[in-house]
Amino acid sequence: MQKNEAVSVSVVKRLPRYYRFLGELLGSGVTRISSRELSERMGLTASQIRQDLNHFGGFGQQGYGYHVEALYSEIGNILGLNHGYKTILVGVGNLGRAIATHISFETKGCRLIGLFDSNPHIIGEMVNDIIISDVRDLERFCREEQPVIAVLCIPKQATRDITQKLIDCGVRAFWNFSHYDIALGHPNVVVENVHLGDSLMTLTYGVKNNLRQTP
Amino acid sequence: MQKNEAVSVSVVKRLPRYYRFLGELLGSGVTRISSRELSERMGLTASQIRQDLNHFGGFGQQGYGYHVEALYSEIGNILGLNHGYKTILVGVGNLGRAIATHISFETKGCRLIGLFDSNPHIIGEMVNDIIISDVRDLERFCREEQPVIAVLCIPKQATRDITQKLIDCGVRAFWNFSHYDIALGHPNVVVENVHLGDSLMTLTYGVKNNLRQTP
DNA sequence: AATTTATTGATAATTAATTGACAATCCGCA
DNA sequence: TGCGGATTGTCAATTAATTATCAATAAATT
Repeated sequence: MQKNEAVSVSVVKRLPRYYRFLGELLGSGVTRISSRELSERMGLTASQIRQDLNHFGGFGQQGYGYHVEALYSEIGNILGLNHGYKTILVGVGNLGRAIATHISFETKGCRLIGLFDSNPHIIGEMVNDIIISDVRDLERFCREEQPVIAVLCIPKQATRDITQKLIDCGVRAFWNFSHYDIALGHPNVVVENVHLGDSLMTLTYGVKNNLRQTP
Repeated sequence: MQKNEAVSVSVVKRLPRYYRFLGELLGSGVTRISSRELSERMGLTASQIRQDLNHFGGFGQQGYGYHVEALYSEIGNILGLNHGYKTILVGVGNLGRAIATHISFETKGCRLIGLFDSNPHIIGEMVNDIIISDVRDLERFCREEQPVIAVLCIPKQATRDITQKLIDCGVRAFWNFSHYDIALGHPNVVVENVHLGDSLMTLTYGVKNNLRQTP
């Protein structure tokens, strides 16, 4: 790491996308790439790519470009994808179930170790090799297993309470799909709010106004 | 609408969040609110809220603030939530099914009118009152029904082809959940890429570096 | 009705993000 | 081994986004 100023959110949000594109290049046998060529593929400027990467270190070489495999692995490390953070998911409804089965937690630095719901009809069921536990066991489980990340796929009304409970048990990060912004009041916690509804409304605005969105 | 300069993406992306908060206020019986109070609830500056809203019109009144119901409805109109754009969903796997059942399309300006998949085991099944059709009927359906928006919950490899097909049939907007960036090459199309994997990696980065993310 | 208070809308100032430019330097080749 | 072409890393310039300020004005109060 080169500079120790805080890296801006805008830069961090682009890292996964770099990682994804580099992964594809790697898969198709490309071993080196210049910032210019990558910029064309990704729809960015070459300058931005070089600027972004140099927040973390000088990974390229003049006259050559970037070694795809090395850069891919560097970005993976920067993102922390090798950590396997213990992760639980609360709320195994339609969406929770889909997240549990569809997302590759392992390749994103997470390890899914527990599923929780309040619905007695599904407690005990297996989803993706993990048994659905009663949400009443949530706190005991957390004190024993000390998960770091919680995925919340629960109704809006339940979110505040569950969040507070989990924080009290030591959970430090939330991937929140509920219609509620986890935010203020919980300063020492990492939150990524995924508001699918907001995303769809943005699309609707785009349709109405004939715009193109940026990724 | 006051100014006719293009409104920036940053502003548009905040509109759904305003809409959500105003909806909650409305639900809890609040009839008026000042930019300052709303800013405190939302974790923004009052200045930003006033600035954002004034891109679309002067909805407030000096010495009073904003009438919650009126502003809620204004933002709904700005977003186009009353249009009921015809929408189809392609790929009724775990995630597609969850989206189809979990998202309230109606309240986001969309009307879900078709589900498509290639898996013969699920074709014919009903999901949320809509029958799953064979993806081979996709083009005929689109020429007949002229959907405007397509939700894509399909594998990466299939995305490019399906997208092109749909564009050829007149689909103008994509809500894309596949691991692929619909973007370049399709300039006259509105795209909202939802990369859940990217979002989780961003969270992992936050955990590793003990950051707080912004919404 | 006049006065005070609150709060907007608009503009200016500031800060942040992106893009451009170029010297430094590394690769590839003769 | 030295030379030419390519491409980085860095810094400066530019553009975009956010925040602060304040006159204008409407509501509330006296």
